[in-house]
Amino acid sequence: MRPGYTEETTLAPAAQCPDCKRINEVLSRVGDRWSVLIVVSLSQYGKLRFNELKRNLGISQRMLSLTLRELERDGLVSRTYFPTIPPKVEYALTPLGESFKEPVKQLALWALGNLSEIDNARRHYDDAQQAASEPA
Amino acid sequence: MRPGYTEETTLAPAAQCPDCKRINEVLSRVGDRWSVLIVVSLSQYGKLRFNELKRNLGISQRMLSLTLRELERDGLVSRTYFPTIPPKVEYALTPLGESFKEPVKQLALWALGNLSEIDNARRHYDDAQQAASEPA
DNA sequence: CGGTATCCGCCCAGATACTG
DNA sequence: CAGTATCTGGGCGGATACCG
Repeated sequence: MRPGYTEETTLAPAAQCPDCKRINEVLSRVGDRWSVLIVVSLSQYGKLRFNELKRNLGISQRMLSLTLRELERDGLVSRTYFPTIPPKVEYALTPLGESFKEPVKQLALWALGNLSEIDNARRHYDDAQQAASEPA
Repeated sequence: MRPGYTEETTLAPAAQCPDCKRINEVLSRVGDRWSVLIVVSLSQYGKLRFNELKRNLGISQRMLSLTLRELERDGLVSRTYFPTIPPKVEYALTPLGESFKEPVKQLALWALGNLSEIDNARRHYDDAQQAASEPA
């Protein structure tokens, strides 16, 4: 569970079905913007150095550092440090990270295959809203 | 970085690979905490009323309203209003929403199947950190 | 019941500066 | 190169109050 998660205030924990809770748990962890992009990048390139990731993703140093640490902590990404001068660090997917590629790929394929339909639905919705607010 | 690329302080859009950008786009939209839980709930129960969703998910009225509107706008969820007294509104998945169930299910299965491994990795990582900071 | 409007705290994430 | 530390504000999301 990431820091931002609201650990119940006055509301019920998260969901009646325990599965929903756990699904949400893992999605909160690995489903955020940068985690997915990092996994996708690493799955494409195999190994990447810190600044290679930074350049590829257009991510700030801070978020890259934080997200990589979290991914390493969760066992999805491995970190290999070479004490050369200058230093060199390589990030790669662990077997667990590799196993995550497939579900992500499914999601990505769905996304790519349905984005246009989503865009259409959105235009349609916006037009309807527009028409409703401009009855003149 | 391409030669002509201006070293602007604001970051590059999101990613060098256009696919990453779109993947991120759709994940930003439907990958958030509440959207996924709503889709999962609707896929389990078929149709749900506003307050049924609210109770099931432990979501605030505001976020439920906002998220449902966004899902409806994106064509994933249908909204049916019954002008009875008291009013009644039913939410359900559209065909597009139904098609989203499968990728989500894959992700959920991966999550459920690997959560314990993630927890193990995390404990291992935390222990190592603890040992490193307590050399006494 | 099914929302909308408003206020507000708190976290996320970018910018910047500094270190090994 | 590969980070860490600190500041800051913008936005997400909960609480509350109020309408149809």
